[in-house]
Amino acid sequence: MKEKITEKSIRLFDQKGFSETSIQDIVDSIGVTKGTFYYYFSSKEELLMDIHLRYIDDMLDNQHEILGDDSKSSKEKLFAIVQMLLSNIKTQGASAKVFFREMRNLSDESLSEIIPKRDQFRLNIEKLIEEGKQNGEFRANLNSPIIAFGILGVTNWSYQWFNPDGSISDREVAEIFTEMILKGIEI
Amino acid sequence: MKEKITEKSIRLFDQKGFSETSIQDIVDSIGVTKGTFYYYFSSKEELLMDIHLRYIDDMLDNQHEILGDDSKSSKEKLFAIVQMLLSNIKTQGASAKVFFREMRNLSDESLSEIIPKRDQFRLNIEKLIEEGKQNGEFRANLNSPIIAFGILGVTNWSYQWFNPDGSISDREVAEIFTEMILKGIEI
Amino acid sequence: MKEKITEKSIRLFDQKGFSETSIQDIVDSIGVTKGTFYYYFSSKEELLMDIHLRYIDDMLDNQHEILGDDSKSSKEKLFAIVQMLLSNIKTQGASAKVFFREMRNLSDESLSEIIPKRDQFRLNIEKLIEEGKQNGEFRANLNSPIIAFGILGVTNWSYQWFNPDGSISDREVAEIFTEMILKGIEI
Amino acid sequence: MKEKITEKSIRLFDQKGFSETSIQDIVDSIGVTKGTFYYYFSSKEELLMDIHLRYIDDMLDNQHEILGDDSKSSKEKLFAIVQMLLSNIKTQGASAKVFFREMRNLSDESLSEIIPKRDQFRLNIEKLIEEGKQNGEFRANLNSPIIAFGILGVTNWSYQWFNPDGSISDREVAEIFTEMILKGIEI
DNA sequence: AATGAATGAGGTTTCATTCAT
DNA sequence: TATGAATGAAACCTCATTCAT
Repeated sequence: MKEKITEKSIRLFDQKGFSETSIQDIVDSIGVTKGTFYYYFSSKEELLMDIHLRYIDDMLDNQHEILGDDSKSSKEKLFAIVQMLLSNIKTQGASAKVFFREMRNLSDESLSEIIPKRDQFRLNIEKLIEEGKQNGEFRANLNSPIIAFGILGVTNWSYQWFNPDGSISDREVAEIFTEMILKGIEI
Repeated sequence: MKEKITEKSIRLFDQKGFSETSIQDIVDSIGVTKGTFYYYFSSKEELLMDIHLRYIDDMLDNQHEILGDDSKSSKEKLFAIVQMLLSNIKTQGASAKVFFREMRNLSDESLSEIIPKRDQFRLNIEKLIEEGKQNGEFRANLNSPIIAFGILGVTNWSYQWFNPDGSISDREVAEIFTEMILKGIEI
Repeated sequence: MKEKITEKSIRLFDQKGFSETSIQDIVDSIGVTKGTFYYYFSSKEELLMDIHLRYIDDMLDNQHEILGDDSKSSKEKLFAIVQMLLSNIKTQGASAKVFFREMRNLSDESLSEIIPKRDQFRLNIEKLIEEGKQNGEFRANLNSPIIAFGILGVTNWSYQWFNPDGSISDREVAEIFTEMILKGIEI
Repeated sequence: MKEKITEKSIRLFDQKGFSETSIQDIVDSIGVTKGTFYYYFSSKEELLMDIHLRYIDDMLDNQHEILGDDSKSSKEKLFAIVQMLLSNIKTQGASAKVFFREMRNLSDESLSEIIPKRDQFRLNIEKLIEEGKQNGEFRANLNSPIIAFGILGVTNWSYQWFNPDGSISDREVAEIFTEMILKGIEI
C-alpha cells in the first residue's frame, strides 16, 4: 500500500505539481481514504522526502557503478552516465521531474540531507572530467566545474522534452549528446 | 502599481512557488490590500500569464534581433544567443524560473498562446543550426532538433545554478559553453 | 463582530469546553462563516488568549481599586474583594471558568504573560493579610501564603456551584464567607 | 494491563486534558497498540467513567470511615476530612483534577451516576456541620449548605496549587486550614 | 484607486473506532 | 490477548475571490 501510494503520488506530482495535488487526489486515485494515507506517512512532506531520497540514492548508485568500472575510459564513463540518465527517463522520469521541481517544498531538515547528495552527483562528474584531463582524453584547459554544469544541463533538460515512446530512442539521443559533448558541432 | 505588483510577484513566485505564494503575501510585500490586487488583475492566473508573456516576448525579441544581424556568422549568432541567455539571468532569472516551473498553472487558453512562442524560440535555434550546416560552419550530419534541445539544456539549466554575483561572469560562462558546444571537450 | 465572536465563544467554551467547541460551532452560533472567524483571529488560541487577558486584567483592575481605597480597613478590603468576586459571577462567571479550566490550552508564550498576572492577584491578597497582621486586625501567627490560597479557594470554588439567579444573593454569600473567614465556625 | 492503561491515562488526562489526549498517546505511553485499548475498554468515555467512579467511590469510603468514628468530635471529624483530602493529593491528585475538570466529557448516563455521589460527599459535610451545631461545637446560626461549599472550596482548590513534594507538608496545610475554618483569621 | 469585511470551497491533519487475523 | 490496516467524520486553517463603500 505504501508503495502504491508512493507510485501514484509520483505520477500526480509530476502531472499537476506537489502543491496542486491534494491528499484527496492521491487517495482517490487508488481507492482508499485519507486515513490510510496518514497511516503510512506522517505528512505530505514525508512522502515528498521519500520520493526524493529514493530517486537520488538510486541515481548515485547507478553513477557509482559506472564510475567504478575500471575497464572503461573516461569517455566511455561519460557516455555511460549520459546513457543511464536518458534511459532512466522512461521509468524514473516522473521522479526526476519531481526531484528537480519540488525540492522547494522540503523542510530545511530534509533539504540538509538531499542537497549534499545532489551536489555529490555533480561533483562526481566534475571529478570524471578532471580524470579525463589528466589521462589525456579531455582538453587540459577545460573549466571542469562549469563543464560539469553544462553536461548536466544537456541531460537533465531532456527530462522536460524527451518522450521515451517517441520515434527516437534514448540510446540514439545519448549518442547524439555524447558526440556533441565530446566533439562539438563545428566542422 | 501594476508594475510593482508584477515585479514583487515574480520575486515571490521564484522564491516560494506560484501556489505557495498567496495574494496576501503579494500585497503584504508592497503594503497594500487585496482589493488593490483585484483592481489591477482579474485573477491570480492573469498575473501569471502576464509574467509569462512578458518573459517569452522579451526573449523572442532578443533572439530576433540576433538572428536578423546579417553581419554575424552562424557561430557568432549562436554565441550571441548563449551570451544573451546567460547575461539575462541577472535581471530576468526570476522570470525565467517562473516561466519554466509554473507553466503548469496557466489555463488551457493561456497555454495555447504561450506554448507556440516557447516552441518558436527553440525552432529558431534549430533553424540556425540548419543554416550553419548549409553554409559549412557546422557538421552536416547533425540532428538539428536534438542538438537544439541540447543547447537549450546547457543554457536553461544555468538558471538553476548560475550566480550572477559570483566569481565567474556571465560572459566567461557563455564563452566556456559556446566553446564546449562548438568544439566539444575531447582533445 | 469581533466582540460578538468573543462573547459567544466564552459561553460555548464555558458550556462545552475549549477543545470540545469547534470554530464551526462558534460561527454557526452567530450565523457567519469560518472565514469571518479567521478574519478577526489568527487562530483559536489567539481567541482564548484574548478571553484570558480580558478577564485577568479586569479582575486586577477591580482588585486594585479596592486595595487602593484608604478609607477601608483590612477587613473591609477583604470583604470587598470577596463580594466583588461573588458578584462578578453573574457577568463574568463564564469567563472565570474558562480562565481557570482552559489555561492549559494556551501556548507557552501566552502563558508567560498570563501566569504572572494570575499570581499577582493572589500575592495582592497575601499582602493584604500581612497588612492586617501588622495593623492588629488579623492574628499575628497566620501563614499568609497558605491563608491566601484558602481564601481564593472559597471564592473561586463558588464559580462552580453558585447560581446568581438562585434564592440566595451574591451579597448574602459574600457575607457568610467573610464571616467564616474572619470568625471561623466554632462557637 | 487494564490497570496500567488506567493509571497512565490519569497522568495524561491530568497533564494534557481528556480531549487533548488521544488513544494513541495512551497506548504509546505504555508500548501497546490501539487494538489493546479497545480490548479492555469499549470507548474512551468508558475509561473516563472508570476513573471517575474509582475516585469518587474511594473518597466516599474514606469519608464514611471518618464520619462513622464515634470517638471523634465534630471538629475532629472535620479536621480528619480536611487532612484526608490534603494527604490524598500526593496519590490521588491527578485523579481529583480529572474528576473536577473532565466531568463534562461524560455521557448523560454516566453523569446520572456520578453527580449524586459527588453531591453526597458535600451533603455529608453539610450534615457534619449540622451535627456540630446541635452538639454545641459550631455556632448555631451557620448556613450549613453555604459553609459546606466554603469548606470544599478551601480543600478542593488546594489540588490546583499544593505541591506534595514542596517545603510545607500536607499535615501542616491541613492544620492551617482547619484552624482558619474553625477560628477564622481575625484577632 | 483602494479598502475591509465576508465568503465558501478546499487544504492538511487528527482521531475514535472497527475488524480480520 | 493483542495487532495492524483501514475508515470516515470532523478538526483547524488557508485562500482566491467578491463587493459595498
